[in-house]
Amino acid sequence: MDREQLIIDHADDLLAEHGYHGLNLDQLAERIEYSKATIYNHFESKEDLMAAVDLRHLKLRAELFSRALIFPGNSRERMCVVGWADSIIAQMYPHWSSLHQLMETHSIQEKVCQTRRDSLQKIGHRCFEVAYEIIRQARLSGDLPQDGPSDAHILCGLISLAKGAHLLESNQSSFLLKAGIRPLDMLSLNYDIFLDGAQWKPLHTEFNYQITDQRIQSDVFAEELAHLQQITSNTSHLPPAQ
Amino acid sequence: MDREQLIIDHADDLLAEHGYHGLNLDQLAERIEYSKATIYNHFESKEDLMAAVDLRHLKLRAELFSRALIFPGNSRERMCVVGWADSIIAQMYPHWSSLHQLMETHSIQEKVCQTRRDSLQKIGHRCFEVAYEIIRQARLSGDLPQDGPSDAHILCGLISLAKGAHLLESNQSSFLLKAGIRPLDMLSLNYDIFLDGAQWKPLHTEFNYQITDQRIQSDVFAEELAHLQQITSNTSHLPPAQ
DNA sequence: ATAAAATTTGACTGTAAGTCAAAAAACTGG
DNA sequence: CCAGTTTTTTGACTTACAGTCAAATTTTAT
Repeated sequence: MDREQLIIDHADDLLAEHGYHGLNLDQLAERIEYSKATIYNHFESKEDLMAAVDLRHLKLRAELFSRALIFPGNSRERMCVVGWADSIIAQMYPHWSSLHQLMETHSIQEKVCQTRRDSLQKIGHRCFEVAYEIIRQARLSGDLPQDGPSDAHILCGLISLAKGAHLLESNQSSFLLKAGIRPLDMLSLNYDIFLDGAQWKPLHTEFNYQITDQRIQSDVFAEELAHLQQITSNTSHLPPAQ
Repeated sequence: MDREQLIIDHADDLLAEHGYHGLNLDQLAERIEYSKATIYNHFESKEDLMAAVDLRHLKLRAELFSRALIFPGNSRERMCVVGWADSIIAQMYPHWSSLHQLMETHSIQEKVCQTRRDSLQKIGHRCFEVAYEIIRQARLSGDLPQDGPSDAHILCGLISLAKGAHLLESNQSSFLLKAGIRPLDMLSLNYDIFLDGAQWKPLHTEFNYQITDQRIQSDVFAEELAHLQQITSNTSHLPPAQ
């Protein structure tokens, strides 16, 4: 299934370049130097192909998320790892967030073949499950108060904060631009505000999470961050505009 | 411009019934009993028409939001009004959130005519501006601590929570369904958790916001809630399934 | 070498957005 | 009421792109 990878690779490029409407299967066929019909031998529909692109990124995301479970530290530190994983994926594939958002749409999903839809769902659940498990651990260990908001509330709040920030970032609302607001840059502190509000101990006022951040960077995602560094330094070495 | 309203009305119906892909201009032409070319006399493109539908809802939203500014009470109570406004719009037009989300996409916006794009932006800004103004007032009145998160952070956090919840709700993720999580039902408490975390006084543990909620229902949105009541009671009087 | 299986493809169809010149309808001053 | 002018409407197009399929080509098995 070499061909499948080739198609996915180039579809990913086209999506990154021109978004959803930019993925033209005639153009893609030309680029991979096979006919359009070949693409349809591997994927049931355009949406199915997009799902395959999405799935590849989602698998990596799940892998990075799962590292949170074995991070040595308290429960809130483990949740920080999840936040970092999300942030790293967003930086590595800036266009992916809007693709993934589209793929979660009902009208798109219905055109994805069953097996791939099952895979997407399974991997998607794995990401949620990591966060949910950490919340449960926090409750058991007493880091979360028994009388506070429920596990579901905290999960839902964190996911909302993350999804909302990604949405705002990809939409580039002119209001936020004018106000100098960069949603993804603010996400980390917004997590802290929310988790403090939920009384998830230790609060960010009574624990030095900067050390946690350093540990995460050096122990958990060193490889990914180095790779990221390389990409961004490359692009910043481009001849300056004008 | 009677014609324009007729087209928008029916386009709205079609969008509500079958979503984005369900808005077929041939079908719409048939329904309004004019030809497709007539539609194109009023709107530059399909996306432009969708923008007109979006704009109408957005105007109402801005109107409801603006009532927060004159609500008698403390700054955090005024922010509660904004939350209620958002929630009421979501209940009145359950399909609108996904339409609006789509309309904020770059690839859609570029097909909307300039004047309508300007209107959309202006009205959109008005909604943000209400929330921002209330945050500024809170800071000035001392309800928000000087050394806490910035105005921009709080604004961004609240918008993220709201947008994220709407997104989760419209996507109906199977994981959340299984876990019994209804994002929009949880939104109100998630605001409280976040605002408590930001130390926006009075905290929801030291003030009875249930009374605020009652005042908002009876004094600010009585009409809209009655209308909503009517709609939902009508649909619940439908013959029970099975 | 050859038969069978898998893969590829050119040439097709179908659908829906978008265009335009001409017809129809709505105003206008006399 | 009418000739002339402007506005609105429309049927009959074009274009773009997703999707199909039978025939040709390549690969694999024996």
